[in-house]
Amino acid sequence: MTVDTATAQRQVLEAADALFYERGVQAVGMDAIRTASGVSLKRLYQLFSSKDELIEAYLKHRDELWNTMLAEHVDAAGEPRERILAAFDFLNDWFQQPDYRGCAFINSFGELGTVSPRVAELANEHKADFQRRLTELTEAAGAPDPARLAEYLILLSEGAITRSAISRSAEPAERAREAAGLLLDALLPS
Amino acid sequence: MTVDTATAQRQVLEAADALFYERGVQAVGMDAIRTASGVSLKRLYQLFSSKDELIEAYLKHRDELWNTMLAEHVDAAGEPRERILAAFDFLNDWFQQPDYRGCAFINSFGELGTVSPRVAELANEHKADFQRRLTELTEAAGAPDPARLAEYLILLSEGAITRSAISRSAEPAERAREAAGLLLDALLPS
DNA sequence: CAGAGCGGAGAACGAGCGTTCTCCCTCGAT
DNA sequence: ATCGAGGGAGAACGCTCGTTCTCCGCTCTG
Repeated sequence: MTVDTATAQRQVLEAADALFYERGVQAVGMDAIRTASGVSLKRLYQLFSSKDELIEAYLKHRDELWNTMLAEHVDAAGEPRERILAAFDFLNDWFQQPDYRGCAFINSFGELGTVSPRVAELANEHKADFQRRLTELTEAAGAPDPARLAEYLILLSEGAITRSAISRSAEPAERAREAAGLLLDALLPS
Repeated sequence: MTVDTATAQRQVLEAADALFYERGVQAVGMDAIRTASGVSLKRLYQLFSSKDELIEAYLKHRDELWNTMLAEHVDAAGEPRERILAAFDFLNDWFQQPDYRGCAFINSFGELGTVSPRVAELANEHKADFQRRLTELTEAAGAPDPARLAEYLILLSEGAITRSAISRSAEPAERAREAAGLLLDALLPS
């Protein structure tokens, strides 16, 4: 059964995404992706010319998904302060997923950061993007120093992401939300 | 030139520590450790009967070093509040090191967490130990809810650790310290 | 001095990796 | 009906890995 290029590409990417995220990029062979996606090895290499390219596509895919889900949570909230806290509700939802394994970018960076400048760059861009979005929210909430407050909130988020992965509990999201609330109380004009 | 067992063990562990931390545990082969430590492959396998065992020794070694350095910073401070903030000064010092690459436990967990229960366990213990130490400090400072405050501080620490690694900057330590100060202001009795 | 045992250097082994190649079947155009 | 392009299955290639084995020279005891 042959399918068109776009469909095959999506199948491969979805299989790679699940495997890379679960086991780490180095531990997953191209053959495992081939088996999971049901595509022949020849076709796989037509769609993605190397494993490095597939890793890059995987990270870009994660980035898009993450931004979409974050935006959905934020846009569902109304007041500026609630929009900021919605980011932590998003984390809470994310941590609940049974296959939650931390941040794909942090994990990939830990594996390949020294040896793959591209992965290091993508991780850095992903986090910088998050910082930009948070800064927009703190600006909208009238923070006197939006960038600084956003950085505080990022630290809480990143901490919750790794801590939740290692302790296998979604609780850090709630604690991070509480701490964020305290910081907003201290730094937002009442 | 033959050396006694304890010395050889230390040499191997130091070589493994440097290589594992820099490149990740999976990317480093036993042969690279053998070359770096100057020990024969036969002897290496007498000292550590498998790579898994060496990885475990590496993580335990990192844990000891980390606890020692943290304790030194904390003990150099006087007042309870200063002792808490000293943890963030420790992070700042750590991040300055040119070979800083994030937390060995987070990185190893990202690489092997799904496949090696032992690594997952060691990472979890390491973080739980940090939590215990921080809770002692928040108790001594008279926090009404020491465990909760300690959790907030851990989130800031973990966030600073990963953010500093990815952005290649020590600045997150300073921001984390500032945010910690705000939380202490809000939650410690004046 | 003879012989036994230990350690060093590195070859060897079986497995798995990323990537390419071969073979064969299918299918559409002439 | 015939030819040819393209894709599927998977063998093959060259490499690296973790681990074991072989060989050889050294040293310590009688």
